[in-house]
Amino acid sequence: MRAWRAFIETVQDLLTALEADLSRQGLTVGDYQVLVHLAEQEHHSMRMCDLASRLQLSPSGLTRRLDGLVRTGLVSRRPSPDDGRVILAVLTDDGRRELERVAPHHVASVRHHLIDRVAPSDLEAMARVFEAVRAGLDSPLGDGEPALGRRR
Amino acid sequence: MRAWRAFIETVQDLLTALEADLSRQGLTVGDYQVLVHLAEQEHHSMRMCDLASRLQLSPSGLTRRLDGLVRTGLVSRRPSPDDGRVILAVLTDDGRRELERVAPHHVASVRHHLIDRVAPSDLEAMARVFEAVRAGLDSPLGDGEPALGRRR
DNA sequence: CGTGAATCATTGTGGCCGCAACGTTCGGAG
DNA sequence: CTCCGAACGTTGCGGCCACAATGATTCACG
Repeated sequence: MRAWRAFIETVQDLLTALEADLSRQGLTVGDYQVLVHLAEQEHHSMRMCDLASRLQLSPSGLTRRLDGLVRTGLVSRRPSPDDGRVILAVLTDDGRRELERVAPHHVASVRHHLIDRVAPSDLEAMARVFEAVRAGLDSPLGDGEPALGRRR
Repeated sequence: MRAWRAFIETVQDLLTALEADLSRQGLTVGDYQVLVHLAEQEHHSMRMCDLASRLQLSPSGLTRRLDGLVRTGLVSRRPSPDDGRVILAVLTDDGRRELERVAPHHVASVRHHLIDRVAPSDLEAMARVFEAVRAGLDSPLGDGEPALGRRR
């Protein structure tokens, strides 16, 4: 119970703080994540649909996020030679440089707000917690309404 | 590092899952939180500004969120007798009943997705982590480069 | 008292995102 | 080869929210 309260009351503030630190560098967290995922790819490019599912974003959401990045020249669109339906999002040289410039600030921000504040053993526990949660996230709580109870 | 990856990749899915479970009961998480905070108050009412800061919501955001709850009759607005500037958000009887109906489902959802999946000792660690993070969230990482965010 | 600063709620505006609909392209069955 | 269904990206629409401006009310201080 204590864990839940602390979690739910803090998560939003934490993410907001990270967003604020990153926007001071001129990027939103969403844009940053696009750059990170593209940079991790072999040819610095990804199919839109793959990128959308990685970012847990709807197709339309990704289209508009890319609109912004294309406008600022950090990413470009390129039709796939293999499949006429597919558009590849490609990290430009400017985009790679921008990511290399901003990344250190972001990791410093994460360290500052989260990692430096907790004991290594607690971080270990945190990793276990969220790995376990992620592993179980596909079971949607049978809405068949057995409901209540579970007071144990 | 493992902790950070697991956290950032899972948090969004976890919140989405909770949202989905609750919306199956006909409420958004936002609306639910309003009901919870009002029910915890002495006279089932709160000043708008206090409620907004508790919910970490802008004044305008709260105004519109209450619009919806007032429309469905779960909350009502009442001018404060003590201070003509203030509007009190008051939980109606319907709102109290609705909260009592939905709350068990929500706590079951939290248990299902989070609490039941982790060891008690890890939950303890998680409480420590987020309490520490919250305590330190006011120091905004004062590295060089003042302001100058990106324009819109 | 009376006046200006502060507090409070609301509204207009714009950003970000999901859903549904659409046009295009690919792949497989007949 | 043809045709139908599936996959893909985009666009119209609406919801939710933050920021700035507005109008009303209260408070502090001369």
